Amino acid sequence: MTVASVSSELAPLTDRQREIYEYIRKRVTEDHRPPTVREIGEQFGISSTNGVRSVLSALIRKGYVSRSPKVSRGLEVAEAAVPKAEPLREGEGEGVEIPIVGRVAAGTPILAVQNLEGTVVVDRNFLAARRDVFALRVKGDSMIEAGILDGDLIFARQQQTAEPGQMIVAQVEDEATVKYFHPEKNGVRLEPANSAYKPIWVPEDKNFSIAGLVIGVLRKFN
Amino acid sequence: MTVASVSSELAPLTDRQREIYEYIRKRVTEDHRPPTVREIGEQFGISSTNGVRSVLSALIRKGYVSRSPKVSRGLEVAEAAVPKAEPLREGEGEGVEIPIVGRVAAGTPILAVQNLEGTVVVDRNFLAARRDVFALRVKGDSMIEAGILDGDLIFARQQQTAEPGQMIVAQVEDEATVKYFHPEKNGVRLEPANSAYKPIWVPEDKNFSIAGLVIGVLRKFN
DNA sequence: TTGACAACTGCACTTTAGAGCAGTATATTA
DNA sequence: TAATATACTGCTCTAAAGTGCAGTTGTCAA
Repeated sequence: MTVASVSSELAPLTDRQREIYEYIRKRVTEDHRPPTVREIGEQFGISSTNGVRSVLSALIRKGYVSRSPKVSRGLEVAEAAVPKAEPLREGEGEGVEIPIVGRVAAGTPILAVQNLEGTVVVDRNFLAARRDVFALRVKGDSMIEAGILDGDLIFARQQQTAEPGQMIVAQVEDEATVKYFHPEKNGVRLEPANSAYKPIWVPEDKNFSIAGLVIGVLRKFN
Repeated sequence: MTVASVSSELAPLTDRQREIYEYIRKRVTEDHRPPTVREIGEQFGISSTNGVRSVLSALIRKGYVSRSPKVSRGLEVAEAAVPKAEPLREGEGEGVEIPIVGRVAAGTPILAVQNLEGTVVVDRNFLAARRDVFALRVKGDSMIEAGILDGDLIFARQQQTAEPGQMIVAQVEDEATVKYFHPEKNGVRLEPANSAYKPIWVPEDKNFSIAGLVIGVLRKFN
């Protein structure tokens, strides 16, 4: 029995097994598609599929990968082996996954599944509301004086009403825009935060609704 | 002209295209292996591979997926919007925990444990750099024209050098500030993004160092 | 020196899966 | 009304990829 060995239920790998295992992992995580036996062989200069298969059966026996028989690209990286896979301590902190809303069409509920473009994780403490929050990417510079730039991701909490002066995501006809909300007698005034732009006047008879209240901004520099 | 509207370059999908697209996404994210044409057909009761193929070619044409010809399971969901994310639920998204740096004293490594004020979780895909990233709360309005406001949280990647013009976290004596970096003959010019402020001149003999390169901003509205 | 194991070569065979061609029904648009 | 797009059936063909069997080489340990 080995003393002071690394804590892990999985049997140790040979060098060859290790590099092939790492390659499979890489392909799965980067390409979202496991390699075929022949692709592995090609990668490592193994001309016979059985050369690869002997290594694979060792990896299966040791529990690092599993395989669906007769299925193309049937390799799977075993869950037990996954933890140590992603090298960096990507702490699974207390994050909340927030959907990024894409195209918004008139009448479509903004959170309808078909509108989702992806999700972004943010700190659950950062956004007090944990539910009914969505994100969307800003286009244009109409809110530049409020520190919201082209390409920023804004967070909004879904709600149908807002106080005068609040920054909202508004749906006008089939378009969503971010503006300050100013209700008036016969319609709504949507005020930009850019002195180069004029307010947008939305008369009562137009298709207008509030999608949510802006509660945060996230920006990435390139 | 659309101002501050939602970005969306992708053409809308039909119901059939949408559900098949969602299925492909699901298979890729959950099984780490894209479905075959026949598997899709089986799932949706389409007996002919060409029934599936007609939908797939529409998805490809509209840019939702791409395909490697003659490759088994050659489908790819466009844009790596598909990490290997688990279902949409709170608490454990694919987040990276980033330390929030508090007071910074001269000479103290900025990431020393005693400087930590807390952590914030952000999406791993949002900040490409997964390592050596820290967060800092901005005080003052000297970067307002770059869309960075008082109270914002900025993200920075630790590094000791920077290119002229880049936005950095600089340590001057015992203070950390966010500014544009401009190296000059006998020192460094730190340029604010606010015409009401003058650049800061740091002569060579002063205690100056670069703490990191600013890579993102996060703001919460109250 | 034998035997187990790892890591192969080489070839044949079978199944899986992509691609091609012809044709149909329906709805929308010009 | 014709043209076009969508969403298929049904079949064939071919290429990709998994499986099976036989044998080789080198290392290490009993």
